[in-house]
Amino acid sequence: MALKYSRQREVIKAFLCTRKDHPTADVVYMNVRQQYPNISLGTVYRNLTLLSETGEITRLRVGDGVDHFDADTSPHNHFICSDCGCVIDLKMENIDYIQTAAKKEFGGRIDGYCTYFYGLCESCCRKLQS
Amino acid sequence: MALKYSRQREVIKAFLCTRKDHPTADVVYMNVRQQYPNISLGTVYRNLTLLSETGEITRLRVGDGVDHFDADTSPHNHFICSDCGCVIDLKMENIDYIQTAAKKEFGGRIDGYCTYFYGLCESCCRKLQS
DNA sequence: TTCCTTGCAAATCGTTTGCATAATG
DNA sequence: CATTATGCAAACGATTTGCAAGGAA
Repeated sequence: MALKYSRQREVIKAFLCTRKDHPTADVVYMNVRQQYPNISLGTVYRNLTLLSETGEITRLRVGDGVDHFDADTSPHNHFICSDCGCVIDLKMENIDYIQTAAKKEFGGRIDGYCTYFYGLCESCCRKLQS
Repeated sequence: MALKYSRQREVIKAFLCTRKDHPTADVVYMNVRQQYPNISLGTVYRNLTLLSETGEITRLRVGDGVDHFDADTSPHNHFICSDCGCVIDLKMENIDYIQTAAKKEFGGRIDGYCTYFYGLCESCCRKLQS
């Protein structure tokens, strides 16, 4: 299963790199179709899966029933707005210590963790006040 | 929308209380059907949703694409085995401090968080060694 | 030429919903 | 009686897959 070049994959990756809002497969599809009118949704899914398997992008399952994709593969945490559903990168101190904490009384092997914070994003907060 | 008694709901809740492995809706359905042969999957879903809305149970979206349900509503963290997919309660110190950490540089409002640890559970670890 | 990738459509999976009927308060 | 809950089946949305044709190595 050696990877072969594909223009579609390149365009998908390139598009994802321009975004920091963790788009869904469908959003990727809608946008990529502007430059590549007859790309199919299946191809988008196949490539997003492929790219996340090779580690070039990250698949985020934030719990809203739709997968989100992130071209920023550096370790960081996410925030999901309970109101508008947006997914935001969280700038915060490193919390890897929680993994050490989890290991203490656990019999198996812990390889990683993922944390999602939720609440109201800045703009939904403002909307609520007015 | 006042809640009315329903035997089905009672049986579903009772079953969930006997389990500590966070079954999916389908597993609940399969089991409850033993005592209640003509209950429908739709009813199971409706009641699981209802129970989680009233806070009697918790719906867990662990990222495997299927919802899991937990009758233990006390705050605790979960571990998901990357191999067998089992969902286990994690006994560990309180890590609520990460929420404080997240708030520091965030402009919106953070109401909560959820953390999933992943790796290999104890029995999958053993399988790997042999 | 080999075999990976595509577009398309159909299939799958988990979950929700509409509807007529049954049960609860 | 008013209203909520049920069983059933159909509908749904997100994602995957089979297949024949196209493109890369």
